[in-house]
Amino acid sequence: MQEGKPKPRTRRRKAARPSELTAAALGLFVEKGYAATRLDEVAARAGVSKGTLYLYFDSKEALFKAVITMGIGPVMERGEALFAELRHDPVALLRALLGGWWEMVGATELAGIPKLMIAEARNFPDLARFYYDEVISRGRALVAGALELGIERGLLRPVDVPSTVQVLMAPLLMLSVWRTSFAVCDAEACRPENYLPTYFDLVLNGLLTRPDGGEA
Amino acid sequence: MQEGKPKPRTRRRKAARPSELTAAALGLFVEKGYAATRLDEVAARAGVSKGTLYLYFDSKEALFKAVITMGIGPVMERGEALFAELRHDPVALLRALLGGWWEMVGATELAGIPKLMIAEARNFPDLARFYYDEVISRGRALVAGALELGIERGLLRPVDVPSTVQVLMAPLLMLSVWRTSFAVCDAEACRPENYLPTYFDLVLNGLLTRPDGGEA
Amino acid sequence: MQEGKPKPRTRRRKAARPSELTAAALGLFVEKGYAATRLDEVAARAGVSKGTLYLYFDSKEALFKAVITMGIGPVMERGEALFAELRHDPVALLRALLGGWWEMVGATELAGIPKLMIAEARNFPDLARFYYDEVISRGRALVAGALELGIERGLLRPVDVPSTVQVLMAPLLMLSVWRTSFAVCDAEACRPENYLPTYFDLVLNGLLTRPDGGEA
Amino acid sequence: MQEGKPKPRTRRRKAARPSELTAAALGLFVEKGYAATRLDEVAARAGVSKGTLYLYFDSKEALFKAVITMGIGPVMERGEALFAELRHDPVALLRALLGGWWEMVGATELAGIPKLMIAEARNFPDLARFYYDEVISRGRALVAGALELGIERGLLRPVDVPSTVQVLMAPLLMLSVWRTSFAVCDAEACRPENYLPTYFDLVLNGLLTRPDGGEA
DNA sequence: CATGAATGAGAGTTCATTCAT
DNA sequence: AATGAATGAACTCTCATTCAT
Repeated sequence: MQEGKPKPRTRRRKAARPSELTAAALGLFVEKGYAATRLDEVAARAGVSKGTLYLYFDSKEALFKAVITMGIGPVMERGEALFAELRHDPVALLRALLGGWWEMVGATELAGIPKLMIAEARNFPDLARFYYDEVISRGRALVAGALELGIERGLLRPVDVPSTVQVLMAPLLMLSVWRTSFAVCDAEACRPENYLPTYFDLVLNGLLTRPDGGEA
Repeated sequence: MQEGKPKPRTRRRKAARPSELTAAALGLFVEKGYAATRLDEVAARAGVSKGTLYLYFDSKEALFKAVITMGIGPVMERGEALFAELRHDPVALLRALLGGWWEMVGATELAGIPKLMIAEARNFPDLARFYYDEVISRGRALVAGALELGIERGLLRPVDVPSTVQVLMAPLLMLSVWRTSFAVCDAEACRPENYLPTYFDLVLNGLLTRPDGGEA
Repeated sequence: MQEGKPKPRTRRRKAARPSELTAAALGLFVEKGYAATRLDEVAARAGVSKGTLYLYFDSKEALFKAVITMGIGPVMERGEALFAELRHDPVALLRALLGGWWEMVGATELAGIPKLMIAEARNFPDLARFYYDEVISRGRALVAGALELGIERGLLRPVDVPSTVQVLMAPLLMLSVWRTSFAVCDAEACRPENYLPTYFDLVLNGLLTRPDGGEA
Repeated sequence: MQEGKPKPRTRRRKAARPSELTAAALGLFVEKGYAATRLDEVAARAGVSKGTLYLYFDSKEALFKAVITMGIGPVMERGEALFAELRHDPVALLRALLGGWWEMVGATELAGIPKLMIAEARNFPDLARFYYDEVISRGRALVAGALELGIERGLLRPVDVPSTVQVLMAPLLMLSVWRTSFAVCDAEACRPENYLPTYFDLVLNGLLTRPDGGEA
């Protein structure tokens, strides 16, 4: 009980540092924005000194890029796995993809990444390009695939797939963005318990009691 | 009145100055973010010197608040007028409110304001509160009113109104945010010609060929 | 008497600033070296704030380059004028060039520039190149011209001109360098009253009482 | 004594370490200057880690002082030996001292030490004092002794000895300094094959075809 | 002995803000 | 009303130095 390890807080393990640092940085970048975040704060939140940051990242910009490129791998892999598992049931696949995105991103710390990328895309064009190629496009391809399967089998109406993907993703993205910005003013709107069922009901069944002929 | 002032150039439009300055500032804040925008640039874009900014705004923060509180009055008024005009036809009203928002905000320079507020809400909590009260809540109330009228008259399904309002607004907000961030990477997704018809079709008619029983 | 000007120390004239700053910088760079000089000190010595430096020079490096490229124009011009005036008397020309160099450079603040360039040539290769082309080569050409005239007319021995130029300049350069480094330890050696007559006597008449056949 | 140590590699030359470190440091100090040299680089060039430096030297300043006080003993000793050997032939002694200085210092790595001391004398006054007393003064005394012997025996003209010593040393010092600074721009001037014969010829025989009466 | 992760004071640089003109 | 030179606090980044291993 009276401590088995004599040095519990000595030099930390080098391997864990980078992710401790990016976690601290993600939190602050999301709270205050990239430019308004001071590296002192990032270091303090991670429990290290300012100089230590530079042992792991060459610059503030490199830290930012590491934050972005960090947590997305597992998400995309999970999505691609889901696709393989559920391609026999396109409607369930669609629910699983969108719901899974919420669980892995929207409901977690990673929800800040879309907000960050939206805010900084024009300041970091090459990072934006990378994010577009590796995250946005791949994510859209999964949802588009589910829609196409559903349309093919007559389960879904023959909508325009690319724009439908965007319309489908928008409420989820918006909710995760909202949770990282207006949560204080607007806690109610950020509770997914109401929002997500409504979302699925709405996009699947529409608003009208008797469907019209499409178009606006 | 009784003189043909010999200096029409020197003290031209002094009344127009503040809005020239906020317009320049809005553009730059949206491009680069609040913290990364230098007042030099704002002044240069507005064609004045840096010191002149301080004749009209006490500080960078005051300028930012002016940018936000500037262009929203007309939009809310237009929405409230629409509501009065079209309350007899709730579905048309809904289309008019959402489509009108797109035309007055999403398709214009004002589209940057939602992006800005999302990015800066946590840095300026009192401004966020103001924006929430004066813009978000009032806007939602209009859409909620339209939904309620439609449900009342049996034109719309009896959905949960508050969360439906959010789901309905999200694609429009998202599109306007996207146009101010990923437009370079993703020009296709930012073209409203495809997106808006799909959007109305989807939320009004849903995705499924035969409606399910609701739920998520 | 009780002040004719009401604001003797208000905003200084912009035109004089750059040379005030380079003068302060030259002094400090010579004293402590480029890297060890802090811009705070330069600013303080010039009586301005640190930020003011950046109104006139883009960076510490730009300030350094300005220091070097500053005071050399007049020196080269004077040398070229001397050459034209005294080409009829090569020995007097040689004395005038070497003595003039001492008066315009060695004995003034500019004496620090050779020391600075020697210390920093390898850290600023492009500046070194510039200095070599514009100062060293042009200076050597003048002395070489005087030697050639003297040899042609039989007034000077037919020495190897390029290396002789170097040997001739070395004692002057060394003395000016010495005055900016070991002056405190070695004040005696820095007094030109003894050194310069000895220098001219030695290089003109040699050490030996009866000349040998040349070569070492 | 009584064991064939199984680790000849681990604790190899511990005695050689300090001079390996000062050699690496000398090279870098000469290249970049004291202040601009990082201890990381010194350690890397010596093939050890940064921390190891502190096992041998208390601080960067201590390392610098060791660099300076290192390689000068043998040079002074050789000079004093030469003096004793050649005092019977003052002209040969003079050539031997000056030529020997070139061979032991000017042509070797040690040539950087004069450049370093010139650059840093004012930053390290006590070290400058030490260097002045132990190197400069002792070196000058040797040359002055040779001159005095030569004058005494009527082989050399009765010049002012202290200033002549300086004028004599200056071209050698200058050449060694030049080789550590402008060598890249000015390789030609750094070739001693031309320079040294010219040097000896000039200082021994002078420039004039018919000697003048001295004076400047 | 040797290492290299960690530190933190200090440097160069930026920029919102002021104010004499 | 308008300017822009000047300021100085605050930021990012560096590097001599320490110390647990």
